[in-house]
Amino acid sequence: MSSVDEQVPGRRARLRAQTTAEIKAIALKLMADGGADAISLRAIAREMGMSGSAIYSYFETRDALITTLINDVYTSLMDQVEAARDACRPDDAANRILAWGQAIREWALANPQGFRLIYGDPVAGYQAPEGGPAPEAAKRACLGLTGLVAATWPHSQSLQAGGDHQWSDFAPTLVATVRDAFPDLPPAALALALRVWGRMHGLIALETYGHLGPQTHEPAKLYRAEMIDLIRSLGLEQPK
Amino acid sequence: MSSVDEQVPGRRARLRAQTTAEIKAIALKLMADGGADAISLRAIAREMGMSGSAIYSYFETRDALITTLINDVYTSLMDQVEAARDACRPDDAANRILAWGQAIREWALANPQGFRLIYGDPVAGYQAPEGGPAPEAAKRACLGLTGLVAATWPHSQSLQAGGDHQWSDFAPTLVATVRDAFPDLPPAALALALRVWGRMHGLIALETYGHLGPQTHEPAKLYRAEMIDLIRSLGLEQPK
DNA sequence: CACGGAAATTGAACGCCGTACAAGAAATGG
DNA sequence: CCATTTCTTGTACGGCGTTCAATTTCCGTG
Repeated sequence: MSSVDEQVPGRRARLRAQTTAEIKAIALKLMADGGADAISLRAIAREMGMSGSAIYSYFETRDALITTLINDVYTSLMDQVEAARDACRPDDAANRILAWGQAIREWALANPQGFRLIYGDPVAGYQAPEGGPAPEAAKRACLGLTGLVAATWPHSQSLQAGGDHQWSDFAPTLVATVRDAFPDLPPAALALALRVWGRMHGLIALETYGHLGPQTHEPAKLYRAEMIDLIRSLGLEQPK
Repeated sequence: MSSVDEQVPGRRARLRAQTTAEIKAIALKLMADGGADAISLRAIAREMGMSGSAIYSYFETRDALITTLINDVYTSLMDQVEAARDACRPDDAANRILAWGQAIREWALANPQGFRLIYGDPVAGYQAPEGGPAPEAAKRACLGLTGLVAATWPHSQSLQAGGDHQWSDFAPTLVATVRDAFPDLPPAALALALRVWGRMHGLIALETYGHLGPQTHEPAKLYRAEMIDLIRSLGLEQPK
């Protein structure tokens, strides 16, 4: 109650960080049941027992909160996906790809609203801030996939019907990162990585948004078949 | 100004249909710039010069209007896609698939908000009515793709790493429609059709929602490469 | 310990929204 | 011409994001 305590990092700042965390936690809870549109500053404040306008000390606007959430959620997704990949031996390219793909789907099924938050329409007229945090996580996803593809290169190149891709086709910062991590990889590999991304995204998005349910009862089987085919199209032996 | 006029179909009903059409037209305009969330019944009424509550004579609720719009837009998309497909000779399976895929992407780029309306989160807590009209259009999409795949069958079967799909894996009505149109097609072909759907959907969804833009400047090239590879994975000669 | 100022919080207000409902206007059919 | 159906309006409620002046709470310092 007195003395100096460990006020080193500032007691006020700590309380502030705690409140910020609570706001985000409640926002995520509201989103989990009710979707991103259910994230209302007033509802959060009500749940926390504070006044509606108090939130504005912590987030300048609702979109700022959404932006932060997107960053957090996207980061947690990537953490999980990378962990799944790293649970496979580094030289087991096929299973690393399969693990990556399955991890995304499992995460999406467990956090459908989170998936929609990241990859869908976050909310009414929401505009992602230029060069903001979300692109950073997306780049991480893209780079991770590039790594998976790089492990199959140039073996997979011959199997692909590639266009004539140039480095200038891609964002400079992404190119820099990729060339730094994989110096000898040609631009076609980056294009292939993006296509792999799209291939994983397609069925998951359809399923998450409820377009697959009315057609099939076995989306898992379908997705697995797609992943197996994807792996084979990269010239790898069948996993498992 | 007088006489009996052609009141055969009911003058009242005609006016009503006209007003309904105007509401939908304005709703689409609001959606085109501002997204689905910009569709507000009050704004529509304002634009039409009528009172806010008047709309409720034409649509019981906002979600009812959205549902109708989804149906209309989805139908127009399918019309366009099927037209693009039918512009190719029936025996030119490769170009029919390519045309189908390109038509979806071009439509999505021309009507991004329409794409989001169909395949994304339509709006705050919107719940698609069970067995409603949207599933019908989705079934049409799925059936169209099945036809494209059927044209490559059983040639494409041997190239696929298929799971062991049963008819019972799919929705009964879809199965009935498919077996009626293609009596000798096995369930694996239907699974392949859904996978093709997902493969087309993936890159388009990423691009439409702005996740591809930060990575590449050439999404068209990327998508085309994916379609070419998809066609080759079905065992067809390269188109064009 | 007291006090001045900064940080955090409040409450009221504005203009949106979807929706409901009773009252009024308009058009129809007998 | 009138009765009935159909359509439209005005008003109201609660919820939303956001702003702003007023207020409370807390901290470092004299």
